[in-house]
Amino acid sequence: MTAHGTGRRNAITKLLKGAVAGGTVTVTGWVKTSRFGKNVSFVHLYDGSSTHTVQVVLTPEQAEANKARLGVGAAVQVTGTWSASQGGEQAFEVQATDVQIVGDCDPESFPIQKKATSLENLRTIAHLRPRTNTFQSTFRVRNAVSWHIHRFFQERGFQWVHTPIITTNDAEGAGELFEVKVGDEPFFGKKTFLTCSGQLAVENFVQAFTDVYTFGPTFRAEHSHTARHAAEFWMIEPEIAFANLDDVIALAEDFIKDVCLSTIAQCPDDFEFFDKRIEPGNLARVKEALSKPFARVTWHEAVEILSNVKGRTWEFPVGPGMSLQSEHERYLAEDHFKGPVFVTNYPSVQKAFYMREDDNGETVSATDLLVPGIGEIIGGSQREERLDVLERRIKQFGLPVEEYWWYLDLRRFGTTPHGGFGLGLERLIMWLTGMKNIRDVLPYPRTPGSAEF
RNA sequence: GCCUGCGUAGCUCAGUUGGUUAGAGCGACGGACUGUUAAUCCGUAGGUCACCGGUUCGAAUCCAGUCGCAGGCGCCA
Repeated sequence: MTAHGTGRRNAITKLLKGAVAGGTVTVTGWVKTSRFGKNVSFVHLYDGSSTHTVQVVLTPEQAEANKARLGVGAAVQVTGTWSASQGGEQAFEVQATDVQIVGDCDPESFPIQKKATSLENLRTIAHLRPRTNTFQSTFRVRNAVSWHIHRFFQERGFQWVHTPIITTNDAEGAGELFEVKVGDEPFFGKKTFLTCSGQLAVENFVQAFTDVYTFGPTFRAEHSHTARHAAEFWMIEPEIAFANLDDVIALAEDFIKDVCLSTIAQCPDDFEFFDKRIEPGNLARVKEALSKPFARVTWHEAVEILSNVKGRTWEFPVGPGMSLQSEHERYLAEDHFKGPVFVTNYPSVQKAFYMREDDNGETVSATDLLVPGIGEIIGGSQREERLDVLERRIKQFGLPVEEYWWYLDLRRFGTTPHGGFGLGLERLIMWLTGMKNIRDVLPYPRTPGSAEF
């Protein structure tokens, strides 16, 4: 049988798809569980390619020689015959002819046990949690989502733009930033920060390539202590030219649906795991939401809906000029629309300076996509393309106009109506999988006071 | 930044109005048994009750402080 990839091994996922007994295979992986008996012994291996393990069958002699070193977590390489299994829970197994212990794992001190444990506990051993079912599935899905994000845009001719991680503008109004310094020296001649958004930078490219996107890490130095905030997270920011807010919303909906459905199709076993062990019913709710048009309301309509809610007291009062708080967003997505909803045309005072002012002068062509359980996963807008209006708004926001000279230049040289949105990768993964904490969908979560790994 | 809650074996948790030697299940280890499936059965080891003061004849338990963690809110993705 031909080995997968480099030829050094047979990946478990490929073996299970083969579905024909016979031939010699080599499986590499880590011990999930093992059982030793007088006549026959079993070792189950995982290699990260599948939710399934491969059962390795050992003779009494092989078991006796390796028993002490085949505890949970040990790294092993097994060569043997791919055979029909006599057991009920798997169709095939490996009858071992050669067993090599590649890396020992002391069962007394190895913190991953052959039993369930809490996600909180696993956060304290983030270097070892990829060895568990939950994190195997989570990070396979994260990989698949990332792949389909690129595929979606590449198929549509979008250019992936690598906007800088180190930026100079600290006045985008997107929260606190991490400053980048070397000693006391202004390394770049002026103050620099880790990016909190690639949007302003990518706008220069949209006015040259028409359809572009960014996909990379983003940093926020806010002291946010919640299950859906991290100091370092990944964001996707498409930007389209010759486009208005309706075009942006249409893109966002197509994008979410394509990426989610493709990921579910690519990782059926992982989603079966999430539906069984993490959040029963979530997969059905997600599929239901993806099968019909997302709801859409203006901010004014949303306020109207909230004002008419009977028999409920709000912590933050509902009324004219209100800003939508978490409790209001959750009510809209979870109780009223029972699915994803685009809220559009917010009061301009509540939103960023670059969002395009509506003709009424009161609202901007912005949108947030709210989903049940998470809240906002997308924030987007049509951008202000009119030079005079943009200059006025920058001043109204109390920002230094001269700092935006190159951003304003775009409005001088062949400006176009354009817009885009930012999607939080982790929040999308949380909504898809039912994982409740952003710390558990990031490989190495960074939150205020915490960056151990 | 604000509010609330929680720190007891490796893990998940009990622990009464403060009362001798702090418990269970699982895991680990040892044995038995078995084409087994987080097997099953029997047994063994394992705890400075987060830390530091105080109250008391006596503190896991009551009080104060410190540290850590979690959840909610604000900010946002």
